[in-house]
Amino acid sequence: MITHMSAQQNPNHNHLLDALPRSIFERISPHLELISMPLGTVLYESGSQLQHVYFPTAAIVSLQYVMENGASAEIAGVGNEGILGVPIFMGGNNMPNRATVQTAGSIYRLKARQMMEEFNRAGGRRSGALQNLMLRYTQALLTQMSQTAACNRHHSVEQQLCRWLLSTLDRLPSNEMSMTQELIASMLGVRREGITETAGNLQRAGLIRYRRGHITVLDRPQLEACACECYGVVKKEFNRLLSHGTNKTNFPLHHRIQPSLPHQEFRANHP
Amino acid sequence: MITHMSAQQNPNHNHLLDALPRSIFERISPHLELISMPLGTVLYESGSQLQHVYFPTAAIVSLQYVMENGASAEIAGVGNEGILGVPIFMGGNNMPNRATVQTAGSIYRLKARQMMEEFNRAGGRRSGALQNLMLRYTQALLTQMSQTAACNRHHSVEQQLCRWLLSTLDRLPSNEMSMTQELIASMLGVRREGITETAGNLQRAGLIRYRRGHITVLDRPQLEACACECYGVVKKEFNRLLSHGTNKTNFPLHHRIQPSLPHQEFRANHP
DNA sequence: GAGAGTATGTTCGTTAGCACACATAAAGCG
DNA sequence: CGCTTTATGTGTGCTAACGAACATACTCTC
Repeated sequence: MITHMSAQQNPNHNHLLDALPRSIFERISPHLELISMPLGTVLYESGSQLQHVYFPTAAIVSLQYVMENGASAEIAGVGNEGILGVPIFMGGNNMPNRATVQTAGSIYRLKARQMMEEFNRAGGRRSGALQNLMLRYTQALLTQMSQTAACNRHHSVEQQLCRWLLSTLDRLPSNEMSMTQELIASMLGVRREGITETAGNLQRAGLIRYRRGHITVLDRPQLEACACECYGVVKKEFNRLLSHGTNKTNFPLHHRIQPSLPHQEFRANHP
Repeated sequence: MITHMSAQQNPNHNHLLDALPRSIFERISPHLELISMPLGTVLYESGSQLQHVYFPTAAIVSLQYVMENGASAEIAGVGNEGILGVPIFMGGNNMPNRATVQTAGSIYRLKARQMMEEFNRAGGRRSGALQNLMLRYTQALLTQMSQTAACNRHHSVEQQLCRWLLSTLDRLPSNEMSMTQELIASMLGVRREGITETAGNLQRAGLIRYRRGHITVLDRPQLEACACECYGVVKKEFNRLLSHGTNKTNFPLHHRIQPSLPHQEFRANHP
C-alpha cells in the first residue's frame, strides 16, 4: 500500500492514481500491490480472463496485436499516465490483445473486484470520480489507437520511429532508454534492418545517440519536427482529457516546428 | 419517436436501441428523431462540440482521421449495430475524428443531455443497463480500431478490400452496395487505381460483380477466405460483447441471407 | 581477458503500392 | 438526343519497405 503523496519525485507514482480524490484513493490504496515487472513480462494474453487492473509507475507496457502468422504490431503504449485492464470496467473482461512489458519497472496491481466496486460507486444521479476518470482515460486510449491506425497507413518508418521515441520518452524519468532496435522493430511491426538504418540516420543528424541496447535522445525539438503529427495529436488529447486537479498528467508539448514537405493530397473525401 | 418493435423486417431499427430494456427505451424514445442522411453528410468534424448521439439504422457512417496533408484513413465503421458520439458519455465530448455518411439512410438522433441522463441513471450500486450496453459497445469499438491499426500495418490492399466489403455488407439489407471505387479508396486510405485493379481481380474470380457505382457480392464465403483475419476477429468481438437478450445483434459469420429490401437510390454526386 | 551470445551494420534482389498521365465508357442532364 | 460529367481502365516509372544472408562488434560472463 502507498500513501497519497504529492511527491512528483517519487518514482512509484501513477498519474491516474494521483488524480483520484483523496477519499477514493484511501479506500483502494490498501488493496494496491506494488509489483516489479521485468522486461518481457506478459501481463495478459489475448483472450485470457483478466483478474486485475494495473497502474504502471516506472514500467511501460505495450498493447500489441499478434497476428495469425506471428507478426505483431503495437496498438498503444501505456505508462505511468494510464491503466491496463480497461475491459474489466468496460464490461467485456478481455480483449484480443497482448500486454507486454516493454520497459522494466514497477506496477500497482488491483483486483478486478475492488476496481469494479469503486467504479460502480455512484453518488445518486452522478457517476463517481473514479468512473469518470477511467472513462476519460479510455477515450484517450481510443484516440491513441485510432491515431496508430492512421499512422500505420500513411507515415514512414522514420516518422513513426520518432513518434515512438517521443512517446516513450514522455513516460521515462531521463532521456535515456534501454531498448534494442530489434525490440523497437517488433513494436512498430517493421523489420529490424529498417530501424537500424533509420536510427543510424537520426544519430548522424545528432538527434539521438545509441549504443548496444541504449538510446539517448539528444535533440528533442528536432525529433518532434521529424515525427509525424500523430505524436502531437495524441499528446494533446491526453492533456485535454486527463489534466485536472493535480497537474501531473500535464506534459508540455515542446515547440513543434513544421517543415513538413508539401505532400500531394490523397483526394479528400466528400468536398 | 418509434415504438419498441421486435420487427426485424422494419428497416428503421438499430441493434443497440433494440437491445435496451423496454422501460429504458420508453423513456428515451420520445426524444429520438429519425433523420434522413444523404451520402457525404458530415455528422461531426474533428474537434467540434458534439450535441447529439446518433443511432444509424439504414445509414452507415465512417469514422475517419484526416491528416494534415489531406490524406485520410477510416478508423472504424458504424452501422445499425452501433452508435456515434461515444465521446459524449465517455466524458471528452469530442474526438479528433470526422464522421462521414458512407451509405445514405436514416439515423436516430438523441440529444446529448437526454443521453447523459439515462447513462447516469443508476440503480444504487449497479450501473444502469444503458451504461452497460454503451460501455460494451465502446469496448467493441476499441477492438475495431486496434484491429484497423494492425491491419493497416500488415495486410495487403486485396485483403483489406475484402474485409471492408464484408463488414459493409453486414450492415446492409441486400448484397448490393452503392459505392464508387474512389470512395472505397478514400476509406481505406489507398489509391483509387489500387482499388480498380483489386476489384477487377475479384470480379474476374467471380467473387463480386460491379458496375459504375454499384458492387454486388456474389460469393461471400470466397470473399471471407480472401479477407484477412481482421474481419473475423472484429465480428467475433462484436458478437461476444453485444449479443444478449434479443439475438438481433448476433449475426452468423457465414451466409447472411436477407430478403432484399427496397432501398432508396441516391445521387452519386456530393452535395 | 577470452569466448559466447547477441546487437548492430550492410548488401542485393524483390515487390507492393505510389505518382502521374492519360484512354475509355457509363450515367445523368439539358 | 447529344453533351458533359464522372467512374473506371491502363501503362510507365519510381520508391519505401521487405526478405534473406551475411559481416562486424559490443558486453557480459566465466
